[in-house]
Amino acid sequence: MATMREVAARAGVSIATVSFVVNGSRSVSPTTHQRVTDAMAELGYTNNVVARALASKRTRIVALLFPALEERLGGIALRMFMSAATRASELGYHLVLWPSGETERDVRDLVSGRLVDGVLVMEVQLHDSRVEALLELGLPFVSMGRTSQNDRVPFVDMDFEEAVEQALDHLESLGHQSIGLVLEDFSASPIVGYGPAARTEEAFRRSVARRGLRSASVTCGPSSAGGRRAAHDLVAALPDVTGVLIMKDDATGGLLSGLAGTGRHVPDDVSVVSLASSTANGAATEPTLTTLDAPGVEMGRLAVESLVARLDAGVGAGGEAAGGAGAGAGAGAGGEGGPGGEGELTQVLLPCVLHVAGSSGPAPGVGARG
Amino acid sequence: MATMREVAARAGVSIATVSFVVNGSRSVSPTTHQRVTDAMAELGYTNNVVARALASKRTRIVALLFPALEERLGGIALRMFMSAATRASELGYHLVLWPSGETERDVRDLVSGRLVDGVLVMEVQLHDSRVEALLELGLPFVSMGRTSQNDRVPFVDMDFEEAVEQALDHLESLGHQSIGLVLEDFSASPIVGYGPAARTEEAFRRSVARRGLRSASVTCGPSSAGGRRAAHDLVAALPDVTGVLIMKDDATGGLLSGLAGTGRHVPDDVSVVSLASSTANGAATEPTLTTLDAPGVEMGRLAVESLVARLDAGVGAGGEAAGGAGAGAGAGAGGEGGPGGEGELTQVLLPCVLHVAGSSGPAPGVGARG
DNA sequence: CTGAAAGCGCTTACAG
DNA sequence: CTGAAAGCGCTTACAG
Repeated sequence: MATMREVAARAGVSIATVSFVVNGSRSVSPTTHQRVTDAMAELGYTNNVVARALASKRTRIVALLFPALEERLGGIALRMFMSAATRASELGYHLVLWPSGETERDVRDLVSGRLVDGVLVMEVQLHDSRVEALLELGLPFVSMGRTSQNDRVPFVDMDFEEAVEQALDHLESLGHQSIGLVLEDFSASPIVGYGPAARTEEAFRRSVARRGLRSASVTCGPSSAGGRRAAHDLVAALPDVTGVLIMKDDATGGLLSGLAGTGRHVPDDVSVVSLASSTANGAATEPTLTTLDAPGVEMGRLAVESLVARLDAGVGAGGEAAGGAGAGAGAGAGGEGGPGGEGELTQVLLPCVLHVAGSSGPAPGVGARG
Repeated sequence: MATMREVAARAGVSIATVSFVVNGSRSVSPTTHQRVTDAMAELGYTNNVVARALASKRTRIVALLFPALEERLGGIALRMFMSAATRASELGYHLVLWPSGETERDVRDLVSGRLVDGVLVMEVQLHDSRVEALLELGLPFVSMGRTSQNDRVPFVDMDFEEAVEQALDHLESLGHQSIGLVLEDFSASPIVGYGPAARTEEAFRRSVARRGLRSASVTCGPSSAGGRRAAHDLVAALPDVTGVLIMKDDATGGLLSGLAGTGRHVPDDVSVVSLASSTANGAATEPTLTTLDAPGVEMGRLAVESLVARLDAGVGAGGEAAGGAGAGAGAGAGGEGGPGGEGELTQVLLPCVLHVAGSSGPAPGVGARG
């Protein structure tokens, strides 16, 4: 555990010079640079990040605020965790997992210990007091998901509107004219407006109207029982239904068997598309589900890149730990943050990827059918 | 952002005294204590954790080492992440997510930045170079999962042996005499010996022999297709099978329909128990699955408690952030670590919880059947 | 291009 | 019970 002082002594330079070499923060003559590099190698020197943090007032730690009491979190949240941590690491940062309630109080703790330079917020609601608190505190942050009032909020979110278009394009191209939507039931939940469900429903409503499709939408309780019930509700509301969009992973199996229970076979009689899901989840049912895969990995990655770009903005030529903050996916703007300014407001909507599997096919009477 | 110096000035004491009050590290007279407390409140003082870390040489940060490239991670891993972070927070620590490969190299980075006091390792294999490296480095750690040679390794793991007993007890009590085991197929994987599968298979082999049950075991590929195939393989190997233990969440749906494909109805003809799963996962299929729920939340919590107990051992009377490190579940020893020593070796096996649902019932010909 | 020095905000022997 | 002071290992104006 050699210190900078020891390296400096061995190289015959000041510790300031060692610091410059380590961080690339000042240019150093080639020979001096070499001597320092050699000394570091010989002593096995590594930077003490805590000391650096105290002196530089930047910890290079970002927090990922997650709802500690949330039971509904699934595979997509896990992917976000992992990809955010991985990307942070690549960019020379560390990701600390920060459990939080919905309260503003939890957010204040973030800033008080001065442990983190910036924050990622998960599971953001249409009205989210954490986002308000963050805005007020002035702590750099990026929202994963978005509030309804978001003109001043940097966010990365799934493009639910586009996902609905993709799903409807797919079904319409197969000849389907009567399409149902199945969304999670939040009526008994403390959550007032759940963004994903609200945006999906709104987008669906508009799109079927524009397309001139027959439609209905129902809500759905948890697990296979909820899905089975939803199947019956949907068939009751829209007896000639031939296409279903569902956004509730744990209910898809029940939806399939519920449809079977009404004498409708998937995909021969009814096609099903699972929204904001994953190919892996879709492969667990029989038939396998056509899915619109949620960009969980990309969201975690881009959220970190956007946050780090902002944190690094205005700071002199970054050192070894750089690694290229270039993004490159989705719609929206990718804000790199000019060298001078605070960086533009980054707002990114990421598309889902359509994965066609066994649960969707031509509408009855269309295409190669008996 | 008041500093300790400012608090000291306002209270008319030295900064050492403020430090003692903040950390409870020395007794302070009631009046002085009050003056300091008042000053802190008036100034809104909060401890700068970075400065404390540098001076005390303890960061109160622990790393959770997770396999960055692992695709198989699921809900149980997510629960571990969340519960570990939450418990760490309660104990005055922070949890940083540390992506790693399987290499020893990744482990060395842990120690070099001096950011973390201790480490949690996930997805530990029977032979795990990360564990070896950690042992060698002398960095305090707790393994989640366990290697085959583990006499010197502190770990928290699921009790696979006991889970098999619970499952077989359940099926045997229902009259089942011919029982199959379905495990993930690792033959095409770089993983040499996967602990959970290896331990489960071994436990199953012994237990059916001891119980005098007919048995067979087959491996299973991913998703519903794998499960369906496994059903056929199992029926071929053990035609009179009436009970199945499966430890592969994404294949359970396929197993159920594969059994149906051989003319066997669940639970009337065959009972199925899903090992190391969750009630939520079990509720996604139809019929709902009897599960042995993996103690993911408890594992995360206990691993942190065990690690923190070790880190705090030998350190003077902890401050406000204590909170009680008492555990209290599972077999094995719970090492609190005496005030003097390094703490005993904590090795804990946590039981699964049996959740009986629709997929298991009396064996054909037993109990109330037509 | 390089160095001397102050300072980041704490903790902790060491005295008293 | 309390204080003065050294020191944790860096970064960063400020000079030269």
